[in-house]
Amino acid sequence: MGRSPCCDKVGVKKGPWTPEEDNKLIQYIQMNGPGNWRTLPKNAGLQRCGKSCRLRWTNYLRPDIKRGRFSFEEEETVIQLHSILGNKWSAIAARLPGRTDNEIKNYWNTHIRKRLLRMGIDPVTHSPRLDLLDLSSILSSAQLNLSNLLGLQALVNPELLRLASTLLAAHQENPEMLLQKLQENQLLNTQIQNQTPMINPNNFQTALFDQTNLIQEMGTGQVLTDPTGLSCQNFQETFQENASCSGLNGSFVNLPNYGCNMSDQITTDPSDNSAFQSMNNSSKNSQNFNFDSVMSTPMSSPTRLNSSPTFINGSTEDEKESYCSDMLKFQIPEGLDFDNFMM
DNA sequence: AACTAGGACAACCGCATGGGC
DNA sequence: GGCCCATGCGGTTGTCCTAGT
Repeated sequence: MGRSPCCDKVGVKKGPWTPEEDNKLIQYIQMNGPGNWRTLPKNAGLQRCGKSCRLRWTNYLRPDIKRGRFSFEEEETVIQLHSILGNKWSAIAARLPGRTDNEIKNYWNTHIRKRLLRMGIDPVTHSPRLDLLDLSSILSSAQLNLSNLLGLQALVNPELLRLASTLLAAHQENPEMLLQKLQENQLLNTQIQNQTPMINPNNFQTALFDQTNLIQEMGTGQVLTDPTGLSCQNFQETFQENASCSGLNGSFVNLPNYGCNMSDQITTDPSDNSAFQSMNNSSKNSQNFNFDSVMSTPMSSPTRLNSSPTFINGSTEDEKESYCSDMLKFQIPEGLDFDNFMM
């Protein structure tokens, strides 16, 4: 016996809801509650199927829904949760008060996903992806010089930028070898996938909270309570659930890093250029063109610029882009010898 | 001003799941 | 245990809007 349709297709209206229909639905639910969704349309005098009514109510008309643009904090939370939960939009929505799974899903597909791709990050695995960058066009550009490369850093993952600088240095020394190395790109991607940071789940809640909390502090200047809404108990459940879904036995889980460690991004002392030294040393080491060493060295430590932008709900896309770009900017000490850096 | 392409988002569709009988 | 039903969920589609030409 086949599955019965959720509603009688004949005489059922589809498409966008009119204000009159919205009012009918709101008034009915306010007076009677949703009750049985299947019988609701008839009782409320709507030419809609119950499923459509439920969707309209839960995704749009519900009074506790927060409309408008996602705040920076919400966006970061979505990214973090997505890295843990994957496309479980309802689970993500449960930790973002006022946001629906549909809204989060749409926002992910239209905004966050594209931004991650621009930054050279695989939106599915949350890992750096070389093949998402058009390195060939970068390297063949007319102005193949350091200033151009630095101009790119706002768009790409720092780790990939470092690799690109390595490629550039090699290109200047031996163009043929570069081509050969580029052909190893595919192999390299596999290595990247396998070398994303691993943390023990016992510390994962702390790590997650620390990262998000740091963002909160940077954005608002105040320390907040757990912004993810994940209680320890909830987190344990979430982790167990995710581990079982993904076939993990609960020993380790990948934590997205986006090429930098949040705790390394904040430098209150402008004279502290240790992070840059790390990058500098790494670049020096990469002179040997050892791809393994390039990819296995700890993520370079981009230093947060001193400005502390304040984000509020409804911050513009440009502001978010700008902030994300700032997060990836290296603090370049005065008096830096670029020639020495590139060697 | 007209047309087109792409973005954003609301809504739909089909499958999965859980509970009641 | 099996069937049916209501609901939840995630992927996809449709429509509107806007920027660009």
